[in-house]
Amino acid sequence: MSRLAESFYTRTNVVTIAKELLGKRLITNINNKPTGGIIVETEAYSFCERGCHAYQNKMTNRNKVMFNEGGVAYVYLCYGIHNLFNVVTNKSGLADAVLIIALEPVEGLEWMLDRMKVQHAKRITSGPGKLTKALGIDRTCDGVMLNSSQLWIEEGVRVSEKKIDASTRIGIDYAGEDAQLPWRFSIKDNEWVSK
DNA sequence: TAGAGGATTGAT
DNA sequence: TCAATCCTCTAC
Repeated sequence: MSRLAESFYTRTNVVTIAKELLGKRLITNINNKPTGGIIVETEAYSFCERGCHAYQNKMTNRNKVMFNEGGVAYVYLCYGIHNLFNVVTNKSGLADAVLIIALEPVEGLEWMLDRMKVQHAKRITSGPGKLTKALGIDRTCDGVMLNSSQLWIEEGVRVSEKKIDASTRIGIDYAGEDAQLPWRFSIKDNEWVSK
């Protein structure tokens, strides 16, 4: 399976990239535990709207990797508990990113079950905080290239435009009218999509 | 340097 | 509906 080229990430339209990431495979090999799955749900964030950490090009210690050239991971801690995994896109200095919200587990199911301390694979990767835990992603992955040996994205299944659901993003009420943008994308009728 | 709050989750 | 939990950012 071939990994995505850097040119996939450096395009300027983050919404297009968020949709095209559906069906791709996110794989990690952390602590010699290869795990991964098919991306079934994403959200787009752009520096030109208020839902984004880098709104108005505001660079902080936390979000500085978003200003890198597309193709690196942006991982940060949310609510003091959850690591959230983003794919940085666009050119250097243009801070766009795609938040990965849900996966369909494919690789290394036993490792994911072990990390989640559960017996069954039911909904173990259906949420941004859960999938990072299942894949072993934490803030040490912040800024890691998406073609590195511990973390990468490769070609998966093809998802036609007709099978993509678009909806508004959640949890960003503070973003005002930008919270109404239909920038949350998921594969229609996929059981692994978050609720 | 103190204080408020957050791109979530799971239990009640 | 709410607590867990701690890093990040802002204001002083």
